[in-house]
Amino acid sequence: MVFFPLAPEVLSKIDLDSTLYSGQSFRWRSTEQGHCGVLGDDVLRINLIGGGVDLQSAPSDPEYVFPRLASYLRLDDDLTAIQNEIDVDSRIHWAIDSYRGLRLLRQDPWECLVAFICSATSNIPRISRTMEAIAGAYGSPIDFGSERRYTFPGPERLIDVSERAFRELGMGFRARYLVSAVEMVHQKFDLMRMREYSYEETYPLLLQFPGVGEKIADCTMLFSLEKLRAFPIDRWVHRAISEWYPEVSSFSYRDLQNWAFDYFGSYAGYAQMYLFHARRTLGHINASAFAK
DNA sequence: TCCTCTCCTTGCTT
DNA sequence: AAAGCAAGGAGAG
Repeated sequence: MVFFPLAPEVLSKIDLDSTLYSGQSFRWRSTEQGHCGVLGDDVLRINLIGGGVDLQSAPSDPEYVFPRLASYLRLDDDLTAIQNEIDVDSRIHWAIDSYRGLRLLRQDPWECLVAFICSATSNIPRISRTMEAIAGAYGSPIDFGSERRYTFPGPERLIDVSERAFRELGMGFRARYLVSAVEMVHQKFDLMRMREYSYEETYPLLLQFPGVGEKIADCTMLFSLEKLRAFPIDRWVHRAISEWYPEVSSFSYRDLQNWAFDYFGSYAGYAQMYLFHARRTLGHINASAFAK
């Protein structure tokens, strides 16, 4: 265990409970010893304490892992500035103010794409279970104290896996989508390179994947490909919009995307996170309650 | 081009 | 306990 100090203004903007378990990432587990997850080839256990973070990791040392964790948590984002930029009305203000430490994550694009292919008409506990099943079946084991976790398998490890085998892991109708995604990424799609592409360039590439429509493309871009203007609209965000922004509630998906970019700006994706989390955890609040 | 409807799996919740 | 619901997408009409 190694302690890494963090500046108070950074620390006050990190809420691991809302960040790690809010439906952007699916392989963190909350234990009595801390938050346990897998980053690349390493298992991590992290605890936020006064003044910084305690980090355990294996097989790599915490000194090597910490910069990766910092990148994963997007500590390079100036969250205060971003929150100020998207804080354009009393409704989003209330959502932001409820979760000042809720952050976007910078995830691995492949794992993120697979997770959101799994997410179609599913729910967070089940997505977690499926992702863990894929890792358990095809990843590499890493022993960490008394527990064993698994790396998430890259496409090269899944290239010979059948649709039937994926179905047996509980993927349902999404199994054939994963078979296609494995082939496409293995053969020609360089997901990591899409980090350098623009939002407009990346969108049509992701839409070529069977089982990936606008929403899942937006999730992949926002959570792993550095497209912070991406504004995924799922049932919860749609609910939040229809209740809190009735003036645009009848817009199509594409029109809502454009509206969100115009309205919230280039960090619209952060606004989406706050709206999603607020609507999901705090429930319906009538727009009149925002009168300030 | 764009909307609407149905189907696709499964497990957790009420 | 049967029905509803869950970070949707594809295809038909």
